[in-house]
Amino acid sequence: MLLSGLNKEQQSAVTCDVSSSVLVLAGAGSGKTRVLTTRVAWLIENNFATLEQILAVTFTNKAAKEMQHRVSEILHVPVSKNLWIGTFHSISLKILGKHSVEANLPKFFQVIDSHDQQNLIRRLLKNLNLEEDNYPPKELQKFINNHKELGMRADGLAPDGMRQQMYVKVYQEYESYCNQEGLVDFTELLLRCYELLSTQKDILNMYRARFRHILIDEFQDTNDLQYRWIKLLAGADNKVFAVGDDDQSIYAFRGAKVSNMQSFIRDFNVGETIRLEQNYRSTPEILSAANAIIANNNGRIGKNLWTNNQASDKLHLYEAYTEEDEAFFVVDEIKNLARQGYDLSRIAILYRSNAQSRVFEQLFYQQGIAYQVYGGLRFFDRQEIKHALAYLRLVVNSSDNEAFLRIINFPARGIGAVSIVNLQSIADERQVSLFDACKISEGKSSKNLLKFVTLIENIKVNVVNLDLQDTMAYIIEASGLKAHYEEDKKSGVERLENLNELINAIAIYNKDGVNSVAEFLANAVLESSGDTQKPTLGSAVQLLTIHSAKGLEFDTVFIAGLEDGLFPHDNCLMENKELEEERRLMYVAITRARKKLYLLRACSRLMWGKRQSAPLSRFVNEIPSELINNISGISQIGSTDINGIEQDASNYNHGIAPKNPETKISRVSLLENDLTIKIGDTVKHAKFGNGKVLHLNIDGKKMTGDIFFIGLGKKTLDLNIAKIEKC
DNA sequence: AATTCTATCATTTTT
DNA sequence: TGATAGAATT
Repeated sequence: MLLSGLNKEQQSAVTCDVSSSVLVLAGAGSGKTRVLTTRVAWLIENNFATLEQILAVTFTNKAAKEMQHRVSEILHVPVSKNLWIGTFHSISLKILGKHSVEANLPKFFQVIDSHDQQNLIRRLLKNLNLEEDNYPPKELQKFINNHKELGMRADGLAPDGMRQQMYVKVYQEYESYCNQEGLVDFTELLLRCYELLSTQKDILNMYRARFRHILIDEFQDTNDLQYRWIKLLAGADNKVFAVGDDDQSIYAFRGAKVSNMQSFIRDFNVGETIRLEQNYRSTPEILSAANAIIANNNGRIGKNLWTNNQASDKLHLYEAYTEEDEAFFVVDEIKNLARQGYDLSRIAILYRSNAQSRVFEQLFYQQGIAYQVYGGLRFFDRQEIKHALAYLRLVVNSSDNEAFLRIINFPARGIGAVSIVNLQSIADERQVSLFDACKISEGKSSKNLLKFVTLIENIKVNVVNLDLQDTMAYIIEASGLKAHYEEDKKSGVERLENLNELINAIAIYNKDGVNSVAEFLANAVLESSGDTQKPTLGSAVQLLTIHSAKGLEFDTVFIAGLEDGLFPHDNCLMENKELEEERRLMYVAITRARKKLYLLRACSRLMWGKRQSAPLSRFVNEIPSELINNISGISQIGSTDINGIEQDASNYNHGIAPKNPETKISRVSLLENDLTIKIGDTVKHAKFGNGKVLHLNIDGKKMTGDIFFIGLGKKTLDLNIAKIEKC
């Protein structure tokens, strides 16, 4: 029953011998998640394990939720309470929360994200009188995280030379500050958990006795520490069911090691590796393109992904003049699809870097296309959210100095830098928190400080009987945050919306039966913005990086910015290892598509305020040309010389229908000399040469056009005066 | 203390 | 180019 609908390989993976560890090599779109969830259900139904005896580790919170949902569905019972499903980080957090004393953590330890981590390092550098130019915070962050990933604490390091010494010094300071303030960064969650389990045998044995079956998703993306963590937890007796695809390893930059798959086979005595090679997702054309690209990588474990799906369209390549043009094209296609009643949420635009989303966002907004962006500025990174949470933190734990500093003078209450320095010295002297120092401070602002103390204490009293979301709502009001943002004309409305959204997020969170403030705060940091993004009404086009698209699928996919230098990224062109990772990223991008795949490239792109041109991505050239339909007609595949673009670029009809008549972008503009031009047309100017029409504006009698000329960039011309002709 | 100005950074990807 | 943090100004 459980196994119906599964193919032979999937079935043998699900029903694999429970007395040994298993490695499943699962190609893209081969039903990996289904195998994982069915395996869990199968273990339960056949009494090989109870829900409590299973630990499932996923790569993202999103994947964890999806898996929880699907297991509940198969088993017809909600499994959230008993079955542990989560990321390495969230499971480590859960364990640390249960054993904070043994882990030498304060009861209210605070998880910090990499942003906070970097800011903290900056502050420490300042205290140590080190120039950021000589000691880049990013480098130090890497240094600290890398060492933590190798299990190395600052004290155990033997620095070599002056520079190394300073690095270690910063690491030391960082550690002692974190310990003092109860701060835990992402890597620390794992390392601290690992240390807890390896030093406290009774705790380790308890978990070993519990988790008889450990399932790991996206195994190719595990790093050293995670691998050791699994090994420790599994011990000699428990069995690990690992699923991965070496071709989809895209996190080596973060320390992920594909070689963990080989190590796993050796260390866990894996007898037979099961391969899932039938792809159920994509058309043969899409799959062939993906296979052709990934074949250029060396050292692959190797597999032969195939499909029975029906032959369909070729891949479409559109070579745009600029990034705006690129977005125009996408809008046009989406409008066509929308007219046919296509569900917009099945469309995704994938890009290499977050910054690329902006052009799309702007145009989508302008054209009234619903869209949703994942990633980018994270919800919990916004200042208003951080402020609100800082109040919450201080109310829960008055010795949270980080939170104190964030809100002591926000909204402004007359407490300046001088008062804070005073407070700090009092706190140091008497060994008390900054908050307690307020009560004993003397001086000009002591009145204001006491007022602040009263404010917090009052909040404390008034929220005792409130649940988490009412507490938050009350805090936003009582702290004066709400009033402050109501006054703010510039961005107040949006910030208030976000604060409301925060209350909603808490409500959703509370529904799952979790209601400890500390737990919420910690998880808030771990949740990427994906789930906490403002919900969009109805269906919306999905905009996301390729990294965050891993594990997802869409009917129609646009891959934007296929230019050498952007994708593959400049920083990855030097080393073959890195180029191969970029290629895997391209492989992941392509294999997200079910039916339609568009490859997009801009001949020139605005970067750092400057217009720069780049050749077509080498990855596109790795796709056999018979699989590609070049609808731009700008250049043949392989031609990377944008100066050679002289032919008609508009054999693809690229008109844009305006949403409102008053929209300045119009589809067609009629000139007095009987010439009709529209957006997307290539025109010839006597002086500037060939160019492409990007915008048409009509303001009264005045007609202007933004035209992009090769080598010159965008120019706005008065169409009644400028001498242009259609090519 | 609030507003405006200016300088600097950012664009590789995420838990 | 555009966001933002810190400086400078009122």
